[in-house]
Amino acid sequence: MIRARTPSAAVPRARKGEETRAQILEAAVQQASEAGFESITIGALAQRTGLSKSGLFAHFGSRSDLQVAVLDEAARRFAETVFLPAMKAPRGLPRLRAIVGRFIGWTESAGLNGGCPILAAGIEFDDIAGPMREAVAGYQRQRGRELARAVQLAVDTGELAADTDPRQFVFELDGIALAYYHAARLVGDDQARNRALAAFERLVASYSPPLSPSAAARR
Amino acid sequence: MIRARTPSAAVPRARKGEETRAQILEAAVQQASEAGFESITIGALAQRTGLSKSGLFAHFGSRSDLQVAVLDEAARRFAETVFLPAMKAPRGLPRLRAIVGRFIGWTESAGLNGGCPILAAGIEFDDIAGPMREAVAGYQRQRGRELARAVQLAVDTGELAADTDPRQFVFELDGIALAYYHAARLVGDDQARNRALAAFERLVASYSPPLSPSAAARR
DNA sequence: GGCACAATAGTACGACCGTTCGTTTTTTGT
DNA sequence: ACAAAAAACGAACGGTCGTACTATTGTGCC
Repeated sequence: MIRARTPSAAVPRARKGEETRAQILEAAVQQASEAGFESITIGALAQRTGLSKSGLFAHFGSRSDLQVAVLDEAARRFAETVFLPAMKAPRGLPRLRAIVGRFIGWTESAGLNGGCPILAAGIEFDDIAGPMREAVAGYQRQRGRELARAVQLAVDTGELAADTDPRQFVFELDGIALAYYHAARLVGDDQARNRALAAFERLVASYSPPLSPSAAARR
Repeated sequence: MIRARTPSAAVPRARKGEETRAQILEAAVQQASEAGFESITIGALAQRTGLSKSGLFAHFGSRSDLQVAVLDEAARRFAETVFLPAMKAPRGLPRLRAIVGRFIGWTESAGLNGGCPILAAGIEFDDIAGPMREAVAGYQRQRGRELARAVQLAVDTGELAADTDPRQFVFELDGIALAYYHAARLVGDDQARNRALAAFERLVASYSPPLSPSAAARR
């Protein structure tokens, strides 16, 4: 749909509705981070944002549409917090390190008070067919592909062994990130970040190419 | 409290109530496995078991007591399915391997149709103070200690390097298990078990003691 | 300033939530 | 067989859920 834009509109600021919609999403993402998507309720969210139930409801056609919107927003923040900045690092191991460094504890960097909403959604909906399950599975697969590409680049630069299976590497990397969340958020291990970084270094070492003179020199 | 037992009671079968209580828990654990603890609702559970709401309710003083009871039951099944059988394996690497082999996909072995309830509880309640949070954290810490002990035994037998940090090892092992669940249940990777077992072998290899003649011969 | 429309509020509905209470049925011990 | 105790039921309560509807307020454009 093409909309003629009046040149007089100096700042095409989002029609008010989009602003409050963003505020709603902010509160909802926070809620999902703290207590899961099932805890996202119209009434509670209306109270949290100071809107009326019906006023809030009108922004999303249904609760499940709202949930999906929250997941989309969480995924957007993840990309914005973890992947986008890491792309500035040179390809190969430095970029991989940048990704991992931001991946570990990204929710705090993104201003979330609770856990990772995408992970929460995955566990909440892994047995419940529907749009949420498909959306979160899609995001996870996409993230897997992006990570695998970053790993492949590190193979290309020779920083990882030539026979590295990127998908296996990503599997083990995922494990480190998950173990971090598990240890940090649930068990309350304050060493979690150190353990995660140590695990990553061990992972990289175990995938390092056989020692060559130049590689040995680089140590 | 001492209760005089009449010798005529040949089979001191559980007072009827405990039987139905067990049936309720069976259904409830299943529900938690499939859709999380928040989805455990008195009405739905009553329908599932054929009881009346109030009849079911009477077995547990409150919904949150019911949730804790479900978590206890899940933890009991975990120990029964994973740890107890593995204790028959000789201490050291074989036992560790037995634990891991049963850990990966233990929910299916335990007859659960969905994911791991303990993991679900961890993510659902990691930000919600209360008895559930404390209970699940307690179980997780206990499991961590038991795993660490099994790792230490493998160090003692010389199958793992002497300078192995059992807690770091457990951290990485947890990651593998979590990555397995994530990949298998959400992303739908049918290679998940293979990847997990491969990751474990890589983990063991990376913690192997420096080659000695006897160790080399054992290969 | 006033028109058109987007945005929000208000109200009501039926469904289900956890929980209580009094009654009825079933089990248990003798 | 019978009385006591345990277990299950049925109805009702106050709340909150998501979601329709209509009314009111606010915003943006000429």
